[in-house]
Parts: sequence; structure tokens; C-alpha cells
Amino acid sequence: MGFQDSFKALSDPTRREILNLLRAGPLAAGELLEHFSITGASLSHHLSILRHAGLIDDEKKGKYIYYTLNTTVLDDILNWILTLKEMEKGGSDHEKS
Amino acid sequence: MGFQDSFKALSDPTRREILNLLRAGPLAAGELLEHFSITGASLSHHLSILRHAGLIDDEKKGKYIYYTLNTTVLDDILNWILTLKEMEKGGSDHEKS
DNA sequence: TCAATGATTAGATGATTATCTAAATATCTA
DNA sequence: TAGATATTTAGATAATCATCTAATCATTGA
Repeated sequence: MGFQDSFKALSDPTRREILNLLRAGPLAAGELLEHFSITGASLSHHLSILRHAGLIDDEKKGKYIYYTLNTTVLDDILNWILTLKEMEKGGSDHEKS
Repeated sequence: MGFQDSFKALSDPTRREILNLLRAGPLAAGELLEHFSITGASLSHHLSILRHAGLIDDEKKGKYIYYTLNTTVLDDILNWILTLKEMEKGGSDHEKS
């Protein structure tokens, strides 16, 4: 659940599209599935990776599982990139990946 | 050279550390190599991926090749994440059942 | 309780990846 | 020009990854 997992999770186009779809609000796995040409098993695999990376949360309601975007990790990544852009600036600030 | 390459490039810890080292300014491949426990061939492989993704530029000077950080692609990624964080503007239809 | 539905897990497979050693290319200097 | 240095390229290998089918778990409703 460190940086490594976050970046790995973001490095797949299907997973990035999942996050993009969740921008509009929570969606059940089945609803997400309609947007892709993969099996439910594959989607479940991707959701598992995103969940493990802390990029999404899930909440079970009856027989549905609703997924929501969690932006906490995104903030960490954002900061990592911003730090990277602060080039040659004393450099006492180091990362943890 | 699209988004895919950028994220893939960032999904490896060695490559992220290379970018971090380049924050302080240009470094030759050999100088970068001192910071890792991999062979020059492996480092070259990583540099090739970063270059292909547009995250670094290279400039040959004599028998050295100096690598520099290129933040253009980082800006694109930054914007992608910021867009992702612009969730459901104004409205709040969290409870959908 | 049984069948249907939504979703995950298990296990297998082909593709991609990170790494290595060895060889090649390019440049500098004696 | 020969040898040393800096780096990349070629080819191989083991690990990881995305995907699939089939099986399983959980929930709903008749």
C-alpha cells in the first residue's frame, strides 16, 4: 500500500478509465463492467488492485458492491510530482518510494 | 509516447528514483549508475523507457551522455490527476439507493 | 429452500517486463 | 592507431501481469 502500489495501479489504462468513470459518483461493479469489453473476473481483478492501492473504496449494499473514488492517494502522487518539479532547490526533501 | 507510456514509465521504483536524482541537475549515465545496484545495461534500459516517455532529455557531450528532467509530461499527468479530483462538481448524489 | 443474479476467487495461459551477460558503438587519450 | 572508458544493443531468462473459463460465495425473491 505504498507508492509502488499506487503507481502500478495507475499504469493500466483500464484502471485509469475505472477511476475516470467513478468521478461522476459511486458505481457498482456491474455498472462499471458495461463500459469495458472484459469479463467480470478481469474487472474484479482490476478493482482489487485499485482497492489495495487505496485509490477506491467499496461499500456493499445488498447484492451490489458500490465503488467510490478515494482521492487521498491521488494527493500523495500529486505532491510527489510537484516535488519533482521543484528542481534544484536545496534538495533536503526526499521521497519515500 | 502517450499517457500510457508516461504512467508505465513512472510505475517502476528505479525509474522514479532516476527522476528524483535528476532534480538536482543533469547527470551522466555513469553518475546515475553509482546510485543503483544494477548493471549499466539495465540502467540504459530504464533511461530508454524514460526518454521514450518524454520524461527525460539526453544530450551527448563527448563520451558522456547527460540526462535532464523534462517536466512537460509531468504537467500532463498533474492535470490528469487534478481532473480526476474534480469529482461531481456542485451536486452531491452520493446516496443513490 | 431453490433458482437467479452480482461479484469474487482459483487456476491456467500468453504477453510484457526487469534483469543479466556478452557484444557492439562511440569517444578520448597516450 | 591501440587501448581504455562510457554507454547502448542483442539475446536470454525468470518474474510479474492481464486476461480468460470455471467454480464459489452472497444476496434476493418466489
